[in-house]
Amino acid sequence: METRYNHKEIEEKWLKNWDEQKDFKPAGKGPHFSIVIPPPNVTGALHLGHALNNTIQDILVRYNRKLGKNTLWIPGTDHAGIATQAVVEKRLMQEEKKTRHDLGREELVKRIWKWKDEYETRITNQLKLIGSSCDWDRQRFTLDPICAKAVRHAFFNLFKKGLIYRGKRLVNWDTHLHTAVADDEIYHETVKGHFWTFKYPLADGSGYIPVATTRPETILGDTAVAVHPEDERYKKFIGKTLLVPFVNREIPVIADEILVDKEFGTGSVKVTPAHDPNDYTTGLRHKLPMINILNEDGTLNENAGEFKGLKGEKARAAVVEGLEKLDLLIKVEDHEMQIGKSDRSKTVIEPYLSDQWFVKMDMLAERAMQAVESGEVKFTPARYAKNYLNWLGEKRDWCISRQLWWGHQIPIWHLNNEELIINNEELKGVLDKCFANRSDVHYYKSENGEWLVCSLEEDLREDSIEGLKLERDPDVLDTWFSSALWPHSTMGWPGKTEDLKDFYPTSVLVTGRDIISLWVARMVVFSQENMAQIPFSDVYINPTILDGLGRRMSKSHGNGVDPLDIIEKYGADSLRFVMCSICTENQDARLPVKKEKLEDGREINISEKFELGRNFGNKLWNAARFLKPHITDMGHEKSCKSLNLENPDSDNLEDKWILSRLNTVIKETQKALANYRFSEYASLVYHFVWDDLCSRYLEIKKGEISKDSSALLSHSLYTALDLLHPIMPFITEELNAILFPNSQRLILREWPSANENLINAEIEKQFEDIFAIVEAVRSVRGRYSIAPSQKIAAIVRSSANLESCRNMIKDLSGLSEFDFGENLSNPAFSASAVIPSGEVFVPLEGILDKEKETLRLKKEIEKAESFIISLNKKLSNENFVKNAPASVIDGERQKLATQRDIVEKSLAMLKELEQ
RNA sequence: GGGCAAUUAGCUCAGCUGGUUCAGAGCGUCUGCCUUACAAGCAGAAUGUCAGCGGUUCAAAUCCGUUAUUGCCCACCA
Repeated sequence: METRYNHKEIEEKWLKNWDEQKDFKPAGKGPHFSIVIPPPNVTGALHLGHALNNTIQDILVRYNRKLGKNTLWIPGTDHAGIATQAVVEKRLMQEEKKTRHDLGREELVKRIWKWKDEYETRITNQLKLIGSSCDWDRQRFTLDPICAKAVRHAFFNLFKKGLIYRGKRLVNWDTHLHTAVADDEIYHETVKGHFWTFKYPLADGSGYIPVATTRPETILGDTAVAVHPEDERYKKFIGKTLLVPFVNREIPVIADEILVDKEFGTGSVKVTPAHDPNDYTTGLRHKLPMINILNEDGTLNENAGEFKGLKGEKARAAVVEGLEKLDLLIKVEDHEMQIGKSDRSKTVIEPYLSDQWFVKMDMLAERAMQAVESGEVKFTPARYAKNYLNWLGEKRDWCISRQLWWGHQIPIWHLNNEELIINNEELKGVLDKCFANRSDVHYYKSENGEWLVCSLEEDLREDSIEGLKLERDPDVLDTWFSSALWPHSTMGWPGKTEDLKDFYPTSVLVTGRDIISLWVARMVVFSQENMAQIPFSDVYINPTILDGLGRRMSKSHGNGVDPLDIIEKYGADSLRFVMCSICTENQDARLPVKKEKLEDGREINISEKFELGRNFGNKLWNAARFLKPHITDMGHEKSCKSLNLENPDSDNLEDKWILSRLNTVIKETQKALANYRFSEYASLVYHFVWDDLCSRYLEIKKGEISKDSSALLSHSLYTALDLLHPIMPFITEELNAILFPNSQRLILREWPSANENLINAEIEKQFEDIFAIVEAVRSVRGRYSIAPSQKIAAIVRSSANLESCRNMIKDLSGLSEFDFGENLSNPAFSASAVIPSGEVFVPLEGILDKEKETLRLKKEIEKAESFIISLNKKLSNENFVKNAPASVIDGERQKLATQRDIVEKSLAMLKELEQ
């Protein structure tokens, strides 16, 4: 074995081995444990945030596989509708100076599939190299035929139930991508704008109402001006008629106390129902006409009269200029305001009236809320349940249509009846006749009188109805629609598949907090609707990874770090170990990153943080390297028998101690994992291996390794490899193969169980007390800079019989002589220390620095005395003695006695020194 | 505006059921070591008004209130 652990070949070797042996396939005899991956978007490659998310999932999967459960992890990717189309369109523009319209729908979609193939391959490769033990044969894509079938079924069922409807609504319109986008696909930017106040002339020419606006161009779409009913200034105008400048439309002055705040601006509001959310609801309240003044690309349309064709800032400037010319402008003020921009195209979002598809959420949301309120679905950390409930509580209908080309096309066909071939009223009869025997077709008349036909079949043909043309709705579904079905669509729903029977519902969902509402909530909704059960019982929300500046690591920020960079430099196990350590209850984890140039000229991202994992792996590697010649691989069973673990006959304190430590760690590890306390899990194993096993037990035994101690050492390491395998699968599997070649591979080997009989707090304390002697001597050594190679003598005054620990103390402290006894007198010129079991003296004639020792002792005394004061204060407090539990009081008394002992003995030492 | 967090060593962060096993870890710093597994290591050491203020309690880093600063989510003002 080499002195350093070299990850590259070993990772490759085990990836191949596990794959060949089909270890990632479910094969356990126990109950099922299943996870579906949060499918990464195919917009780009994975970053460290994904590495964290998938490391946690893999830890859970590997742990449960070792517990013997029938374990399945389904991988896959998401088509990420608008995001992917935007990325591909952007590249198309950069590289070929073409828009999607130059290509056409079919060709663009073809290009996006190519992009998808490329990135899906990259993502899959990244996941594999991290060590993700997914069943790769079950890999899904949200747009593949299996998922598409689920989408059509889900849509059809909801349509049939009347839970999906079509209507003209005000939506967020992306004028660049020509599509509706969801509220959560918008970000807000604060910009410096203006606040224009102008005169709204009365139709009879008798005056005007002053009105203020930040968007003067929308005047062209005004259909009313609203004032507060109680506003003395404007009361008299209510019911009068105004004239819209430029277009000379007559509009009413209305009273509306919801829209108007008397105190704000001029106290009067122009109402543009087709281009502002508040005005829209006002328009509905007052049954105002809604005039759309925009084209899909954001330019003003024919309703804008002379301004037709202008867009954005230009349109605004032209309208302002026009107002000025008409002498209607009163004043212009600077005004800071928030504008919505599209996440994907970075262009200004326009509120826009258009026909869209919606899911009615009230009943569905209510049911999904109950699942969490009742505890059926449990969040960890628990606080995130609030996030989920708050959002669902709004019960807003979900706009599921997008005017894109990349996605699941809505399974709806419109009847083209423009030429009124048939009287609209007679259409129902025609449809009934045509689809009478079709349970896979459903239709209804929408609120605007149009007949909509929904089909489960993929290819409802254009000529299905004689004499009438069917046209498929060009819209696609919001990407979250297919994501919402992910847990059951991946398993083959609506089929009644074996997978659904064996693995549904899934065990836990591991995801980030940013998509609790977008995704987690909707999965619960759709699982309840389609499967009549919850999709998972546990939701673990992993922390968000931030860069060194505290910004969220993400593809769109461009600050994402490729996990393969980290793997290249530190190894996959190091990456995983640090990811696991990072997962505390906190919501963020900061990860300072820097660039490094490799020998081959490539520049990669690294972070010192990962040295923790690399160093730990190396430590483990070297411990194994040292033990290798001493280990006789008799197999775990025999090894345990030879140790007689049920009733160890060894009298050695350190042997009992390491067994107690080992079993404590097994127990606590199990507990940490059951509670999703990943950081604690990593820390437990780390400190057991490094501190207990290497720094102490191994150091004690290394002088002479007997048959017994080698069995115990190998047993400890053997078990530690099991405990560590879910976090660091590669190095542990390799070491297991090197040290225990006759043993089963770790990936499938049974998880160790704790033997409570071997856990002994008393032994652990005894060991610590004795180890304090070693530490006291080492401390003296450090204080006087005595090299480890220079042997010294030490004397311990203690009533304890230290005979059995003589060698251990001598070896670990580098002693040439060691005496102990109850009545030993302390040697002259010695450095000394008080320990729980007595006093330690190190004779240092010639080099003892009295001042140094005095100072140290005084400091020690000072510390103990201040402690004594606080203990006395506490113990003399009547209320404390009366109220505190007896065990706490006893503990405090014990502490007081110990501290007094320290002071007493230290004072004696001080006196001795001064002589 | 509503909600959720964070503030602990120079840095990154633990600290769950309140009690000196609780004031910690890793990195960094200082001292001494190539001690026959590991210098990616070993041994020793230094470093803190637990953000401020108030409260509850016999007892507060921990519970409550409040202020400040920071971050995130949701909703948004013509």
